[in-house]
Amino acid sequence: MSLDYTNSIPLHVQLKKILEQQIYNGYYTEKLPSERELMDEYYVSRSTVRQSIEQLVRERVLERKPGKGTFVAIRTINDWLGSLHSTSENIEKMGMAPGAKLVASQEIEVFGRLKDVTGLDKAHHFKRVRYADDIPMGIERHYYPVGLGKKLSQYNLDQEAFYELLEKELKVKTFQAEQEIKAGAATRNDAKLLHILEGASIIIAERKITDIHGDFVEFERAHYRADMYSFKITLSRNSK
Amino acid sequence: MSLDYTNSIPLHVQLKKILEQQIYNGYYTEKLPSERELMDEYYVSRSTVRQSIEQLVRERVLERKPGKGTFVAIRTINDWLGSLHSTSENIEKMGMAPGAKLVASQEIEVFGRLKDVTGLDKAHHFKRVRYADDIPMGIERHYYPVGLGKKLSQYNLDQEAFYELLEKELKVKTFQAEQEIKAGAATRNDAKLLHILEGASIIIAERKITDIHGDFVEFERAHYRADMYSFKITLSRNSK
DNA sequence: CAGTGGTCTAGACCACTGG
DNA sequence: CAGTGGTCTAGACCACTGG
Repeated sequence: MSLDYTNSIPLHVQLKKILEQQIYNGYYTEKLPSERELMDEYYVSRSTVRQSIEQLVRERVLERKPGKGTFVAIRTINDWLGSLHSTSENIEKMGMAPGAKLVASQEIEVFGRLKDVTGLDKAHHFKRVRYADDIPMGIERHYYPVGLGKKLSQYNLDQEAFYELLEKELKVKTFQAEQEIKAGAATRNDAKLLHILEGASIIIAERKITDIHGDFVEFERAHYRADMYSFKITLSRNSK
Repeated sequence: MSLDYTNSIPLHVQLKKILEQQIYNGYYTEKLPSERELMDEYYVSRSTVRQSIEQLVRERVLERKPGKGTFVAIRTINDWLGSLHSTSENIEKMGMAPGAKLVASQEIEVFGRLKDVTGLDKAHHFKRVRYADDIPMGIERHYYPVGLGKKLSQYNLDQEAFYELLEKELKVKTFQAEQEIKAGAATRNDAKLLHILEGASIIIAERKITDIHGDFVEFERAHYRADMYSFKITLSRNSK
């Protein structure tokens, strides 16, 4: 691919798109050519190359390491969830020790709202109870496409590492998450697992994650004890 | 102020800090000198000036208008709350018409947790019921320092414009917001205002806003009917 | 030591703005 | 028309990396 010098689209924008494509297509997976090599490859000046790369650094697609080179950025889900904290982090902030226990892992038929949201007929379902200092404070249900679920089920899931597994072990490139937070009342089953009364207030979080192609990766539905759990979000004017 | 050429801190970083200070000190309130004027003023090249300005544009402190100049950015709170939607927006997304009604506006003594969070002894308290298609779906309580509250109380508050008032009319420069979302049960008073049963599930949102100096601006506590309201957050890898 | 990204200069041409 | 930010070039020196 080369640049179109007659086009009114600035060269650095064209080059940025080419590099972005090559990264998402997997052509560059780690180190990029140096700025001087890219100058020769695309017949542009170093500042134009730098403009393209700067944009991608700002979007956290690339990372620059002075003296070493320019690299594809490694980012975890929790990292770009950014202002929203993970379950483990929330529990740790309360001064308690986070824990998890897998109570179900099976293939299921999907119907109703879950089918609408995921677009799946079958899914692999994981159900985990989350603990804070050994007190049960939430139930997290994860739904994955069958193939992905099968792979995940080979790991030890009595830990807090779902997202890390997806990113690091299974190389799923996640892209976007939509999260909804609402309140509700505990079902009989919730009540039993969480040691609370049926009908007690719970806080419900639903999250849908799609990969860079917009394909479904995960749907999660979590029920937390309202007296033990809340979501904290910090929003700041400096996006830095 | 001028730049220190012997200092190891890059010139564009020094210049960025100077400009940032002048903006926050109110020296520049609207239009900045042109890039060519800044070159002459600080004895640097145009690319160095542009590097400084680019950084401030990225942090949303400045805005560039091609052909016109560089300006101090005007930003509303809802704007930088970004991924979190406002009450009105949430109601509109449900396909309903948002409304509000002021039911209390008074100076109060502050104690307990509210005193801890705000650091105030006295506060001005506003209480509004929020509607969706004339159905009451939430109670929002706002607490301000007495002086600010007095100013706000002179406006017509039977509308959705609290943040806009703060920013546009009262020139409060907000900076950071911390938000907590949890669940609870309706008190008798909640139940009466929201037309629900005492003890029914509600979702509770608390938000503390501070200005650019870290000084307290507002504390808000809102109770929403769990069957009618939820928080939606979209998180994306591209921060753009 | 060669190679890397970071910084900085001087200069040029462009499209757009608004009197 | 002069003035603005946007784009682009060519070239230079720097500190840091790692063989």
